[in-house]
Amino acid sequence: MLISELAELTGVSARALRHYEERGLLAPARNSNGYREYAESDVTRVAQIRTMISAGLGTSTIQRYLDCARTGDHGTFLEMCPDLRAELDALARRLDAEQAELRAKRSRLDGLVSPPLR
Amino acid sequence: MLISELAELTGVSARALRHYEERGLLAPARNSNGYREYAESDVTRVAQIRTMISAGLGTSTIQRYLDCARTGDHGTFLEMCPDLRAELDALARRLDAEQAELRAKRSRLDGLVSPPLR
DNA sequence: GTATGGGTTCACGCCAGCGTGAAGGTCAAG
DNA sequence: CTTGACCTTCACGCTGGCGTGAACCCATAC
Repeated sequence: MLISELAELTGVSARALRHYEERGLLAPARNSNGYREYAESDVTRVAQIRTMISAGLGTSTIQRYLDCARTGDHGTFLEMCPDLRAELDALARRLDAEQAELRAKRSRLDGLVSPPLR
Repeated sequence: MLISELAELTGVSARALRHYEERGLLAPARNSNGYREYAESDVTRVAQIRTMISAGLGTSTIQRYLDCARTGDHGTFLEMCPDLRAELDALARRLDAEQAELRAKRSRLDGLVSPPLR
C-alpha cells in the first residue's frame, strides 16, 4: 500500500511516517516509480511505534527495541532484555521527576495567586 | 553593583541576568565604561522574577505584570488585576493538562513494562 | 495538452530559558 | 608592559516529533 493509505489506516500523518523511516523505525520497499510500498504488517508496526511514543520513549530508543514489541489482545507490550529494562526504568524515573516538578510549579503558582495570610 | 555581584547575591547566572534584560524584565543603568550598574532593589526584583518563572510564567507575561509583584515576609505574590487573573487561570489549566498527560504517559509506560495478564 | 491528486526530497520552524564559546574592550595589580 | 579577572555584544546549541511550505516528478481522467 502507498503512504496515504497507511496514514489513513493508522491515523498517523504521512509526514510522521516519513519521519519514522528517517529514524529507522520503518523500512518500506520502493516500487518502480520511487513510491514507498508498505506491507500489511506495517499497520501493526506503526501502532506499536505510536504506543511507545505515547509512553514517552524517544525514536532512538524505539529503534533499538522495536523488535521486542509484541501485540496481543490487550495491547502492546515489550519483551524484556536487561538493557531495555534499565532504559525503561530510567525513563520512569524521569517521568516521576517531571511530575514532581510540575506539581511544585503548580503549587508555586497557587502561592502567587493567593496572597499569604497575615 | 556590577553584574557578577548581583549574580552572586541572587544565585542567578550573569547570562540569565542579561537575558532578563533582553526580555525587558530588568533595566540596569550603565556607567561610563559601559558596564551594567544594578540597584539594590534589583536583588528583590530578581527574586520576584525567579519566583514567577518557577511558577511557570513566561518572560513576556512577567514583563507585563512584574509591577504587580509584592514581596512580604511570606514570599512573593501578585496583586490582581482582571487580565492577570485570566492569564494565571489559563496557565493553571495548562499545568493541570500537562499533569494529566504526564500521568497518562506514565501509566502507558507501566503497561509496556508489565505484559497483560492472560 | 492539462488539470488534478498523488508521490518525492530538502530544510526551516516550533517553544524558551538560558549555556557556551568567540572576539574584543576595561582596569587594577605586579 | 603584561597578566588576568571582569565586562561587553553577537549568535549558535539544546530537546524532538513532527507541521509546513518549496520545488519538482507520476499517473490518470478529461
